[in-house]
Amino acid sequence: MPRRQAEIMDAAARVFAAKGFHGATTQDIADVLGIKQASLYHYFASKEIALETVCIVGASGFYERAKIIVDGADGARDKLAALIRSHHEPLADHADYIRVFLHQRQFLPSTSRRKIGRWSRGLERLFERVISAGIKDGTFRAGLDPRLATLAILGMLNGVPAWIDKEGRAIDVIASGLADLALGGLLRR
Amino acid sequence: MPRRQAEIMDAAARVFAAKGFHGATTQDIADVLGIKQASLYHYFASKEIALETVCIVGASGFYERAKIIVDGADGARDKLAALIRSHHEPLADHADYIRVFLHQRQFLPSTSRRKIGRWSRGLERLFERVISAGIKDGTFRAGLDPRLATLAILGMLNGVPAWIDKEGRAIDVIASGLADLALGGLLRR
DNA sequence: TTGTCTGCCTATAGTGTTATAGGGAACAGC
DNA sequence: GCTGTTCCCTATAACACTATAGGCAGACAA
Repeated sequence: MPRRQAEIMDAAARVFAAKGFHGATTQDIADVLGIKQASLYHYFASKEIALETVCIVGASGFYERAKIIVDGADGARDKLAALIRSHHEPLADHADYIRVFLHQRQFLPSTSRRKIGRWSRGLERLFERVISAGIKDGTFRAGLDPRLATLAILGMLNGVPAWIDKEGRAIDVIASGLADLALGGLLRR
Repeated sequence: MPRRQAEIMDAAARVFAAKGFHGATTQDIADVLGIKQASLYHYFASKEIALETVCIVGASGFYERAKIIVDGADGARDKLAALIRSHHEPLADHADYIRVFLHQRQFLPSTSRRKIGRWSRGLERLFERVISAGIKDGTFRAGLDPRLATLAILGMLNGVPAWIDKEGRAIDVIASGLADLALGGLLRR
């Protein structure tokens, strides 16, 4: 992606994250960049396509990183901890893209929405697989519902972008803390 | 609230939840009810005020129920489990109101947004207080970050409305499962 | 010098959306 | 039979937003 176009997309991501896709106007995006509204259309064909571009950037990488972890040689405990940690990595440099992906992708046209939805479900399956394996080999508690545990953990993780900027904690402190909580829970052992 | 107005608000909540505040039009709401767009303005003065009404309904009750639990005589473990369970109660009868509260309240005018924001922060403090007390009395692990644990648990809980309709699990099964996960984690003891 | 590309501009058509104004019909209570 | 209330209607003003058309200036290459 050409440098200038990346700047345009940064502005779009920022505005979409702050105001939502429908609440954001192309004028808002242009204002961030200091250019005229119509000038944006040299960089994207429509507002909807801008959203698609932002969402794809926001979603990309999660599945690939997770796949490498799951295919590795670690045990279920280390794999799950690594999955949770790696889920935080993209927050460092493009948090807005991820926020847009999480909450605005529902407004994509159905074709691209479905494509991106497949990545999400793929990621869920990776978590679920690790948890199921951990139950089977005795690392995790018997009687757990792997699907429910997956949704619980991903819910916890996907909530992070909403508060990370307000709480004064470094990303890797949060990542480690959440991995520890998911594995060990609150109760004293 | 008069019966008919409650029906209007149900429709508004449904449409706001499905399309977002800015993505929803007053025409969409009227279509759900089978009346004309302009007729809605007998029931609310503006779309923004309709959002405020829906958000207040969606937010109400959480803090009050939590306060009763926290003020009770149980130990930290039972209090936290009860907090998590009680967080699911309103999902049974007005899930759409809660979805709107969770994701659309950011579009409220600042006065009402701040009022509703105070309820949220109040709820967070109740969770945090229980967790801190539990650490102090040895129920929960030493070294936990109570604030981080609160945000993790609330993130997990606030993710539920997004998937509850798609996964075929009863609400109280979910509520118990999540309380168990938060307390015990995944690892075998 | 001519052509091409990038980056931006002005102007505006076309459309969708909110909200207001001013009714009308049915029904209840007196 | 009069009055008020509830529920809904038509019509439209006023405005905001997306996207297109067509152009201009500077950089750079042939």
